[in-house]
Parts: sequence; C-alpha cells; structure tokens
Amino acid sequence: MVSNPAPVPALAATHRLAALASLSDAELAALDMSARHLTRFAAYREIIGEGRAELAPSIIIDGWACRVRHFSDGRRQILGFLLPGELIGVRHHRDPLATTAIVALTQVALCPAPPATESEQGGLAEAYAVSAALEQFYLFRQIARLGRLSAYERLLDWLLETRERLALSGLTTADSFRLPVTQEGLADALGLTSVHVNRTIQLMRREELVELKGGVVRLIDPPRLAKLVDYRSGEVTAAPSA
Amino acid sequence: MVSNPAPVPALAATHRLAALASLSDAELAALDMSARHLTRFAAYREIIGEGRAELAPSIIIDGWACRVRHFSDGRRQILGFLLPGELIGVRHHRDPLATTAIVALTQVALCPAPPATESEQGGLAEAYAVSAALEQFYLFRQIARLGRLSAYERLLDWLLETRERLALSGLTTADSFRLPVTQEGLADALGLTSVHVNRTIQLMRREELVELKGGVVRLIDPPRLAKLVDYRSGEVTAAPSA
DNA sequence: CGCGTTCTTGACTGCTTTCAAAGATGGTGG
DNA sequence: CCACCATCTTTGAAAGCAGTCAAGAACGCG
Repeated sequence: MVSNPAPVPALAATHRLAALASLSDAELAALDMSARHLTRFAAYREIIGEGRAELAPSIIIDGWACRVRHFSDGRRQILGFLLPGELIGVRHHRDPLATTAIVALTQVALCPAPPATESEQGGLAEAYAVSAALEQFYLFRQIARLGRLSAYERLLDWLLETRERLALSGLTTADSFRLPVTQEGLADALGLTSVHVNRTIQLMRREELVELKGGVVRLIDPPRLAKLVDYRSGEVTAAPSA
Repeated sequence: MVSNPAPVPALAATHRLAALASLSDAELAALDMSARHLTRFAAYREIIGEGRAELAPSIIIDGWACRVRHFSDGRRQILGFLLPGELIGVRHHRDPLATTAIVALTQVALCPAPPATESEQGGLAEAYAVSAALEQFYLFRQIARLGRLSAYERLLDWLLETRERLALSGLTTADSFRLPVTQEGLADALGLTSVHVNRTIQLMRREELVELKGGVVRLIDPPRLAKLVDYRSGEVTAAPSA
C-alpha cells in the first residue's frame, strides 16, 4: 500500500497559487490566515445548487468536488472536477447565479479566497486570473475529450490532466496520486458507463500503462501515455513575462 | 486579413451587449465608432492560432467562427461556436496565450471591443462580464451535451441553444435563423460523423420537429423541443439586481 | 453549363451500453 | 477479532447506437 501524499491543510492551496504567480509575504500570510476559517462539507453533499446565488470566492483546502449537471431522467454528467488548491465561486459580474451545481465527492474543506488588491505588487490577483484561465482550459479539454476520444483515450487523457493538476498543488509523488473517485464517478465525468470504465481500466492494466488500486493511481510512463492521446500540457497559458 | 473602413451596422453586437446590461449613450457611441475599424477574415481562415499570443479583445460584428481543437491524427473537435455580437480575445491575465485556435466558419468581421472603464455608471463592463459568464455557461452545456446526450438529443439541444444565442443578438425571425454551417461542421461540434448528423436531421424532419434547408433552420415548437432534451435557458445567469 | 462541395442513402462493422449477477472491499458493531 | 452489510468492482452475454466505407444525387458557384 502506497502512503498518501499527505494533504496538509492550506499547503495545497498555497503551493498552487504560488506556482501560478509569485506571491508577497503579506499574501502568503493572508492565505494562511484565511485557511483557518474552514467550511466543511461531507462527501456527496451539495456545496452550491444550480441557480442559487453564487458562492463567495473560495479555495478548496482539501478534498475533491465536482461541477455536475443532473438531467430530469436521472442521467448525470460531471462537467469537471475541482481539486485541492483550486478556486470556486469566482464571479464574472455582480449578483451572479451558479450556472452549475457543485457537489463534494469526498469530505471537502473550503476557505474564503483572500481578496486580491489589484494595485499592489503582489501577484495574488494574477494567480487568481491564471487560475481562471486554467479552468477554462480544462473545460476546453473536457469538451475535446468527450467529443472526439474513445473510452480508452478519454481515460488516459483524463488521468494525465488530473496528474498535472494535482502536481500543481503538490499532491503527486513520483507518478502516483490519490484518486478518491469511484469508477461510476469517472464514468459520469467521461461520458461512459461504469461497466465500460472498468473494462477500460483493466485493459490498461494488462497493457501496463497504469496501476490503479486502493484509490491510488500510478501512471507507468507519462510521456509515452501523452503521445498516445496527443496530450498537451496546460503549463503554457501565459507568455513569459520577461 | 484586410482592414476595411467601410461602415457596417454594428447591429448584432449592439443589440447583444445592450441586452446584457444597460449601456450609456457614450458607450453606444463608442461601439458604433469601434465598428468602423473592421478586420475581415475569409471563411475557413484561422483568426488566432493555438498557443499564439491572445487576440486583442474583439467583438464579432458579422459571421460565424468557432474554437477548434485539432488532433495529430486528423480528428478535430469544435469546442464551441462564436456568433455575431459575441466577444473573443477576452483575457484573464497579462500576456495570455490562446488556449485554442479560432477559425472563421464564414466570412467574419471583427472590431475592437471598446475598453470598459469600470468606474463609470455605464454598463459596458458589466455587459462584458455577463458575456464571459454566458460563454462559460455555454461550455458547461457543451460538455453535458457531448457527455450524456444521444445524437438526436445533441442536435436538438444545440439548435435550441443556437437559437437562443442568435436571438440575443437579434438575429432570429420567429423561430427560424440562418445556419451557415455544413453538416460536417455540426458533426465536428457535436462529436458525431457527418453521415450520422444527416440521418438525425432527416429523422427530425420526418417527425416535423425541424425544418432545415438552404442554410435556414426553423424549429417547429421550441417549448416542446426544449422538453425533449431538458433544455434550460441561459437567460438566468444574473440575479435580479433590483 | 460544368465542376466541386455538400447532402443522401445503403450495407456492414464495432464500440459502448444494457442487464444481470457474482466477487471484492472496507467499515461497523457485536 | 470476526461476522455482516453496503458499496464498489468485475465478469458475461446480448442488443443498439453510431461509425465506416462507398457511391450516387443535389446544390451552388463561376
């Protein structure tokens, strides 16, 4: 059994935001301060309902959540995952309504996102902005995944993306990471059935592309996997400022 | 790309932005002014390449474009359409790179988006913000469409969304609108093949849900169609400010 | 009027779903 | 410490939706 990449509170969020832009000491302190005011949600609890007034800007300190769309006939589609260190409740305009529900997939801890004062020299506002750009990037990738990839490719592509996102928050060790999502959860995200997700995983195991057991994934040779699905890193969303 | 000072009515753009927030006379004038500086792109020309420095914020004055992802093996996925009156090149942070290519589907005319000064009483900044929120909403819907709807449902759902979006820009008459996209284009957007799009359209014709000929669509009974796919309007992204 | 693009149609293949049920797995209480 | 239960994973067989390949018809443009 592989030991967990221990998610120490606030660490993931600080790790991620500091990776997106250089933060001042004051901003780092503000993050630490904010992380003391945690709001917790039990697994499977709804964090925000579709059509409700949007959540206050928040940072996921720990746990996995997802945006989800429920259809009237019971089908559901996970639109995207929300991982530790990522932001939710980012508002575009005044008095927004949540366009999608957000549901906790595990126990989730949220803290308020410290307000970023544009005028300062600190990079928190920039970090938030890059985070928003990344979120959009992930949406584009999810669309391409669902539209044009086979089940096999979708799963690989998603694993690579998730690894990259968790790495941003410092939650990967070597090529493995915790994956606290059931195969049914994966199915709802990848537009498949849980049965077929299971078959696909087993195929990938037999081909020694992936190890997956006890909620921990290990990708055997990420660069090779990336080639299989034409995977492109999201690291390059900003031009070098220098 | 050819700059052309020819005065083209900024009707669609003004219609849309004014619908998203109330604009001051100065802002309306700025829009008219801006619409005199058109940049034109021929059909199928690339407006911005993936990974290039992001386009300046612009408004689509006329024509259809799309965000597209090309795979190395030739597959392609249209991530979303960009319709007259909608914005492109909206930036989250400094020095962004375009995360997706944008390609003209018809001849396209672009104009610079007039800068919105936050401090004023005019609502242009708000209109831009709501526009961004809507764009995100459309991405979520595209994900749900590709992930959980059948070919039949995808097409219906997409037609309803497109009608709603074009209506925002004042480009629908009764229940019909221009659809300058080939069935192969639809296939690339809906994650299908053109053959199957064709068969689906014909099925819908036989069932008298839709008329489609000569690049013009007419939806027979939108409310009924909406029920068939659990379609939800995007009108309600903002809480009533009153 | 002619040619290229787009639309249509048919036959066949195959990926993914559906339905059903049998194994694991992990947490809980006795 | 183990039995027990709910949840999750795994497996099999059959059906179906959408893809592929191919070719003919219709359309629109020059």
